[in-house]
Amino acid sequence: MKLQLFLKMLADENRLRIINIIKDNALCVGEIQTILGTQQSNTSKHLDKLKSNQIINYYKEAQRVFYFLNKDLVKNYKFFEDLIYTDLSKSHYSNFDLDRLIRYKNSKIDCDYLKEVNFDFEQLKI
Amino acid sequence: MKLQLFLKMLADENRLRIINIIKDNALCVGEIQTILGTQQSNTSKHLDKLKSNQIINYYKEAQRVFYFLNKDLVKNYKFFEDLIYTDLSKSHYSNFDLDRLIRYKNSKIDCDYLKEVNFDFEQLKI
DNA sequence: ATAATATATGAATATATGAGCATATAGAAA
DNA sequence: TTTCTATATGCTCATATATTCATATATTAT
Repeated sequence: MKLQLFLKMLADENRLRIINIIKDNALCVGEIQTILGTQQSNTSKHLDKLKSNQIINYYKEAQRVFYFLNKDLVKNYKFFEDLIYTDLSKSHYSNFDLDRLIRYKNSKIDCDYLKEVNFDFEQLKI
Repeated sequence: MKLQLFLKMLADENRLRIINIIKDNALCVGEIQTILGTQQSNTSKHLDKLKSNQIINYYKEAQRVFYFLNKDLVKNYKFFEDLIYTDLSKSHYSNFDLDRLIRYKNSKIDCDYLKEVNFDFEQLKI
């Protein structure tokens, strides 16, 4: 992939937010939507772009699709590790999203029960 | 400046090429055009974008405008140094442009005499 | 089989972006 | 002053992009 294209893929708020929350763990599409509060088709399309450009990979479990970061990029692009682990943390949504990710993880709910329990961060006591 | 906007400014081939050749020295607009082989108004507009977002700064000498990289970005964005000094060098135009930059510098021609001598890399013996 | 659910995709729209051309501006030289 | 030169800017076109809505697909559950 060309550096310019890689940067273009990174130069979008929704995609940066996705990368931020899946950089250390795989999440299914529903979890990504729930944590970011973004729309289904919009989320899906950004995931598709990231996937098409091999920035993220995925595996399937039943109808669920779990996405995770392609760690080869960290090896191949020196700047990328600093970007996602240092600079990204200073960006607008980072704390908000990572906080939600942690609270979600602590809730012990997983992708299978996400819709069933009608998960809502506002009602989360944690 | 927002990280997303910074990345967007970097996610363009012409702007990456500009940054690459002015990262260690200031160049006037005419020199940038000559080395990259890009059009006047196009070059000027990309410079304007980079300038408006404080990615580059400038100083004037008579009608000439010299642009140079805003080094504060290297301090403020950890990823940026790796990007411009490591990853960028692997990109398509980098060798071509940096080679031209060196040949231009060796020619001892400067911005003042650039148009006067009708500078042409093809005729350069160096 | 049908119904329900998770995800993907097509179509429509709005907006952004880059490129090229022509022209404007500002400063220098004559 | 007029002329020349370096750079910037306005206009237009073509293309790219993100977003939303509606629908399609695939898998599971009944």
